[in-house]
Amino acid sequence: MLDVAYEILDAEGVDGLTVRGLAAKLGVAATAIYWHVGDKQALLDALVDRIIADVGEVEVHGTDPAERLVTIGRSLRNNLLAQPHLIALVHRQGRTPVMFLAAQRVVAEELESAGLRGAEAALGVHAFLRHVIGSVILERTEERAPEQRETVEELWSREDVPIDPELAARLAQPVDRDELFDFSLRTLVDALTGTNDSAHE
Amino acid sequence: MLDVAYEILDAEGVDGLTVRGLAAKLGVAATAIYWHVGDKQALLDALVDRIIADVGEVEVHGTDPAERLVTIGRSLRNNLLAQPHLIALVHRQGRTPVMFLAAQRVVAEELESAGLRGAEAALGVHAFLRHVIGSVILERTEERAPEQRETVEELWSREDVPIDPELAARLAQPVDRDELFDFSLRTLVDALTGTNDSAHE
DNA sequence: ACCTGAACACCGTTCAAGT
DNA sequence: ACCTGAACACCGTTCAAGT
Repeated sequence: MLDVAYEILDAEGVDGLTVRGLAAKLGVAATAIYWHVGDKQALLDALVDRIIADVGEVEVHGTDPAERLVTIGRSLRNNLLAQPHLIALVHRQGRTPVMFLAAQRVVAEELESAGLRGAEAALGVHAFLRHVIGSVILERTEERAPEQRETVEELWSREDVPIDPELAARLAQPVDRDELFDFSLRTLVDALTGTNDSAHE
Repeated sequence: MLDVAYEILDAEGVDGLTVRGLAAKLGVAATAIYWHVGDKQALLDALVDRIIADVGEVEVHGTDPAERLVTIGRSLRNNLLAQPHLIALVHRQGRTPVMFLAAQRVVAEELESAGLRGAEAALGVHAFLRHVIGSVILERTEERAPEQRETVEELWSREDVPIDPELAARLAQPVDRDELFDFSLRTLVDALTGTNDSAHE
């Protein structure tokens, strides 16, 4: 039954998953759901638990800690982007922070082998995860948003823009999301681990 | 009429704002709404436009670009945190990215006076805003989430934790959100602007 | 031009009643 | 123990009809 709910959610999104629809697909009266799982709230909670277990696994590659952290970030991002409807539900349920937990440990290990300790390391762990997950959630909303291109272009093509024309031109265009994610992840990781090569062009 | 909708939203949250409820508060039939604004979708869009205008204003203080960027980030965060229901709606409507626009210009100026140009500056602008807004959105969900303290503590108090006990202890506790925001913002800004003093303890 | 009432197709949920 | 049907209180939305 949770399987069927999972299917509907993945295919039709959060709003497409209704108690009545689920019951229909199960060939059962709507009220039968209540006997098994309780509330719709309870249903969603059970689903979220399952999703978080699926999405928590991360891959780690590379030799030095900075490189390994970058691959962790990319892996997390890929997991999250792969199932947009699922993470939308997790976020709607206010359980996004729990998605951190699975990855916290592995991030902590890497920051430690980069030499961080105690309070600084703890802040680093949270900063890393918050940046990754926050970025991905924003990416997701960007994808499903009505592209407001006109507004942006208008903003940057006015005469009185006080900045470098090349910068203005670039800001008037859509950003390459992969490139941006890599850039900001790298910047943050380098800063956290103290790696100070600027050789990532 | 938008004023009343705004009030309801701010007081009761996204789910509390219904066409029928709004009509009742206006002393009018529910169907009258449709003549004036159209869909509920249209109603929400109009509300979002208004919210974005309110929240877009940022304050800038400080002398060097890094310091000024930090104050911009804090100011944005305060705006967003001040009206949780409103930003929840903006995010639900998929318009979160539009909240960037107002601040983009001022961030661009600061990065430019920090010496960044062209592609690097553009990436910097996006990285900065994505970090700030993503972080705040996650903070918000954390606040309204069911505190899963047990799970976290259990995770870090197990025997086989391979990391520094002090770090483990800190991760087992809730993080100070103000401190975390400042830390990560500062880290990112310093990295972006090339400021390399580690004198922010 | 502006508003109403009735009506429709949906929700989630409860509860007595059936097997 | 498991499921059904009827019923309730809600939604958003349409449309003919009123002034």
